[in-house]
Amino acid sequence: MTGSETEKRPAHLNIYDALRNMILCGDLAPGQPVTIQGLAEILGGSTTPVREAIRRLTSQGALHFQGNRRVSVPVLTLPQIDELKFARMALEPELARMASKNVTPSLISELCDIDAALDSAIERGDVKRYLQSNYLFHMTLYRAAQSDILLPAVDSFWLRSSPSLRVICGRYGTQHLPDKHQETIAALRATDDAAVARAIAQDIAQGMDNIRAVLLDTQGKTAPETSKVS
Amino acid sequence: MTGSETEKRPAHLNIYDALRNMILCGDLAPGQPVTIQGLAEILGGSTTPVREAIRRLTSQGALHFQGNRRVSVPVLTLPQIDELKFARMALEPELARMASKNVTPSLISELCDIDAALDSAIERGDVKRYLQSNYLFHMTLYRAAQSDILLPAVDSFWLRSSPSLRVICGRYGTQHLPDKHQETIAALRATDDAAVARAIAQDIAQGMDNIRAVLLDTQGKTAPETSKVS
DNA sequence: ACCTCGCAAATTTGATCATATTATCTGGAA
DNA sequence: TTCCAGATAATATGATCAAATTTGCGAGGT
Repeated sequence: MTGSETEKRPAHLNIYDALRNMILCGDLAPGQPVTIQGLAEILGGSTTPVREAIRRLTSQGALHFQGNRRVSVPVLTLPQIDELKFARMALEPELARMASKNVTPSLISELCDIDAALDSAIERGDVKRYLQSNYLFHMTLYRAAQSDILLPAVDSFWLRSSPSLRVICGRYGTQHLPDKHQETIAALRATDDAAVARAIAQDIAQGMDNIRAVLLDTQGKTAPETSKVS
Repeated sequence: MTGSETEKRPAHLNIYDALRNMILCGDLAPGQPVTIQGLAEILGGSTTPVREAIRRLTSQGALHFQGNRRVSVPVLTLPQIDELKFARMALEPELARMASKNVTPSLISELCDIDAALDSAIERGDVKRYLQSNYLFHMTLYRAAQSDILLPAVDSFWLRSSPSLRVICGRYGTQHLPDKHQETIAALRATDDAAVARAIAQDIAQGMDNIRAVLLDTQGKTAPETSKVS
């Protein structure tokens, strides 16, 4: 039931998912230009579906439409980081609280598995897998809230933060990446809504403060490498 | 310089703006199907730019992609209204607070003009102009916050609420539509951040509670009329 | 005799592609 | 430095294919 029928869906959806994953995994560096024809070459297919995928991501803030007709991966500024922290702190704990109302044993065990994979990725220094697992942990929890409004908004915030997160992990390694996942799971087991929300809030604060500190540190250094996508 | 050069921009941007305005003005009823070819006919041009505009709006929640490949204007449920209220209450007052830091006399006079137009629209029972002015009032204020993160998120919430708002105004008229715009302007004049945020919060609460009450009232009645777009 | 249900043809609509057009960027020469 | 030409990539269109809905017809039941 959870399989990935990749062949019976419109191409623009598959391309959207692929591009999305690339962004979430940090495969695209901040500032890197994204070309329609380049992606069409890589992912196979014509320009029209790629166009649609890029428009969607652009509307979500995952890509930036420069005044001319170029598209690139956005580079976060310090005020934007602060806004992201505020917005995430405002919405995600509530989403977690709503989710904890619908918690099931299978959800908890799923979260445990994801967190185990996350810790393993940290041990191995596998940044990509770490980012994937971290995203998956939060989204698996939030999905249980069955929210059609808050979840897309929060998703947009994650898409915006991911490229910068990747840069930071790549620069400083995965050693100093504490999280509040165990606290979250414990609170879920105790069916303590408020505690779940608190744990998530702390997790967010920790992560965003981390980004902020590193951005402050690296500000004014050399421009980020704009490795070609092709 | 501030004119509307409608001819020197890509077509998909113009179509996006047009569709967006139709949604914000309530020209599209909740549940109404939106066809690519139909829009291409109406707005002139080919299907590809329309496609892109629809993808963008879909990602913002302004349109709903049904499992098949049809797109329609979303119908809000009660839990979704509650989520929208929560999300707006969480973000918009902060946006207003940030904006009030950058307030200028010309901004205040602009807001006064908009509010005058709004009151005039209420008097005349001009629902469309009322919706436009109300949106413009909030967005003109929020834009002063110079926020790239919060503003798009909030914009998405407005796009989601507008179709339902229109239905309610159309059903119950524009008489009983109180707002806190005067209080907001007064607080801006006094450069009282907290008061601005409070006024906006009250404005939102009032509006969303209104929608909620009407939705509760009309629930279970006949399905909303799906008037043709052409 | 009339109504309802279901299946199949027909029409509408969406998806993808190849291509022509246009705008932007790049390099070099005046 | 400024300007012009070539290159590169985005935009937009129409055609073609595929999928879904709607329409219409006939059989079976009331």
